[in-house]
Amino acid sequence: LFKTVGFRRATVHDIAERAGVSPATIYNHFGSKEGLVRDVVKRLMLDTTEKYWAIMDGDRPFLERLELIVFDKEELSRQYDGELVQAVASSDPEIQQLAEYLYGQATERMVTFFEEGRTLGYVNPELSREAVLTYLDILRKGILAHADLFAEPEKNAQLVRELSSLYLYGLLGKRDASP
Amino acid sequence: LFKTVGFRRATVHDIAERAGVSPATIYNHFGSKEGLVRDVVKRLMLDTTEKYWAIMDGDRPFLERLELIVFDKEELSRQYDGELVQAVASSDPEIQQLAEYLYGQATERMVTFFEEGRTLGYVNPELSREAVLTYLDILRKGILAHADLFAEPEKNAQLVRELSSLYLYGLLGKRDASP
Amino acid sequence: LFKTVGFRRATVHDIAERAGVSPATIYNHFGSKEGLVRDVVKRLMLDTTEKYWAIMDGDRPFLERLELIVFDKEELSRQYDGELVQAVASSDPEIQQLAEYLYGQATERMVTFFEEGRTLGYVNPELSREAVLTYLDILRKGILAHADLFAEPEKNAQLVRELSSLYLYGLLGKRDASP
Amino acid sequence: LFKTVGFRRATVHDIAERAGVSPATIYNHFGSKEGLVRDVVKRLMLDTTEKYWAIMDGDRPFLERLELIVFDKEELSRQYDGELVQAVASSDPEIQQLAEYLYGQATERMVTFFEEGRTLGYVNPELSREAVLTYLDILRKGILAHADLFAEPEKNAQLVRELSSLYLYGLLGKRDASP
DNA sequence: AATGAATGAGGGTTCATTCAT
DNA sequence: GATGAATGAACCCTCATTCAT
Repeated sequence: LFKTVGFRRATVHDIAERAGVSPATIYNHFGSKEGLVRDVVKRLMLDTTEKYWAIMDGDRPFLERLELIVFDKEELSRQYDGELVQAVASSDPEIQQLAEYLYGQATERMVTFFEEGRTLGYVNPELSREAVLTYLDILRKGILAHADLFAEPEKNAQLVRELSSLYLYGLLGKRDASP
Repeated sequence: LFKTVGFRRATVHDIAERAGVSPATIYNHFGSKEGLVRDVVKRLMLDTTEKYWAIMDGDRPFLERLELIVFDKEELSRQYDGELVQAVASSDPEIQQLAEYLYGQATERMVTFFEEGRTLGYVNPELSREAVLTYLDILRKGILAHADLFAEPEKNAQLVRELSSLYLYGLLGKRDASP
Repeated sequence: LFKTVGFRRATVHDIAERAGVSPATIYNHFGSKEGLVRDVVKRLMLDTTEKYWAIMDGDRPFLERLELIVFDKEELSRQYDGELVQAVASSDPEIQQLAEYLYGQATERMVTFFEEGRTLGYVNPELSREAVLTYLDILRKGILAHADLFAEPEKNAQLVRELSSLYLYGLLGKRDASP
Repeated sequence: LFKTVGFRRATVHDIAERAGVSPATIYNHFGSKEGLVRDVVKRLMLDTTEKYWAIMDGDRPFLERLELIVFDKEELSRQYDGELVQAVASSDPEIQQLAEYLYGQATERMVTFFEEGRTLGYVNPELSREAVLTYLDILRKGILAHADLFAEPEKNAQLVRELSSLYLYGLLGKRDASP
């Protein structure tokens, strides 16, 4: 429901109906709508973290793993309600703490991930760790806002391939400079 | 107010208070809250279009103009409420039409803009027009979601410089390959 | 407008628009919406009174004049907004006074009218004046509520003829007892 | 409240106050003011139908039953808000259907009722079924608009008696023509 | 532990009315 | 004398939340 209408417009009544319980039950379990949202966001954050962990730890080649992170189809299908996380995170200290903790963990892991890429020649060694991570996040957020592009993958296959090239080589970089 | 709390949470009462008028006056002028939002979105779209036009038509070097578009500080300071435009655009046929028209116009202009860049050697000629435009938009949207980065530019100057490099040369591209 | 939507739903704004003036002008002339309604009701009452006067004073045969009063087509076409007169009359002493005055006048005239009918054998002499007048008014009000019957007169001609017979002879009275 | 001020002026707030609940409760039960009105109208229609059924099926003499229908004191005391039924019926298809169904049922029953009256010599056999039913309805509606007449029955007893005579024998019909 | 019923606070909207110009 | 612009009071309605059962 949060995905469909946003968490602000999802009424406790509707949520309860979908869950097959009464609104009161939600309050017995979560204390308030805010509490429910907090729990959902928590699980969302933990799931996402775990998923990226698994990708980075996986056996696939580096570029493939990188692509899985940048073009995160699952996350796209989730129609990620940025409003949700942002609204909650900005007002709830508990979530903020968790977010900071996970972000720290993720950064650390990402650093070793890109260290690997650097070693393999896939990442320019002049780039600072911070810049690379930020760039990745910018790409991910921007792509999420273009979720429609990936609705019909076969139709946009060529476009997606070019975008992959773009984030690797930029607007200007030479393509033949493969490692 | 739309920037601060989002247009959904901005009550007509609060809007009127800020404007120094009574809520009824808002209705006399805009008919409904939706009407007000529609007008705001319209002006926003027209202003943005005009601004980018001016940048592209300007006298600065190509790369500088490109940077002005990618790191659009004004737009960032506007704390662009994506929710707003999206919500309105998706439900209002009049806005949809305007959006489509402006998008068509913008695309056409952008194409000649990048043609210029290509001639000057700033854009890889193998990239399709569509890919370039999409990439730009992804970057812009992603950067907007990172508006905080540009709150204290002097502090993040180095980071911003690196990001500029990233969108031009990608993660991998050689930096010495200047035209 | 009062006829179309009722005077309660007719807004001063709409009334002014139809009149081609601004709402303020209405207030300059009538002081308030109530004042406007009062004036309209006054004119309505005076017009109606005058019209019935003219009918009763006319040259037609008695029964024909009676029929004109009972099946008052003009009044029907006016889609008489009973709500209006009643609401105003019940709250405005000035209108009440006028109504009482006109009613007194009308009653007096009606009495002589039915005296005429009685002399001609068209009205049972046993009936009290009050009963006859009330009966007439009941019929008129009831017929007004059945305005649709007279929308297509040719279609309901036979029905109307029978109703005429009914108010003259009742459910039971013998038809052959013509004078 | 609908009787007193009409359903349009009866605010949900006032209705709730009279019911000893909060306005929100009204919405939980009826969905909207329109929903409440719809339910009231439905019950009103069903009650009225049932009542007339009971009268027609009763053991009293024909004339007495007829009088009960024409001078329906309960209905009068209800100060029947014609605006209500009409407004709702004209806009709500569900009510329209119910109204049509009940009207059909009622007409059928009324026809046999008057057949009975005809057999007993109380109704002129020359009158068409439609005319009789319409006449009855005209009388009822007209009398409802004269509800005040029956506020103090003892005071107007003589008048009511004469009116009874009038709808049976008309203005002209001979009184001695009892069956 | 679950719920049905109830509610207070607040949101969007309408409209008779005023007043400086 | 006419008006455009503004408004306060009120109306219908929603929703997060509570509480006795």
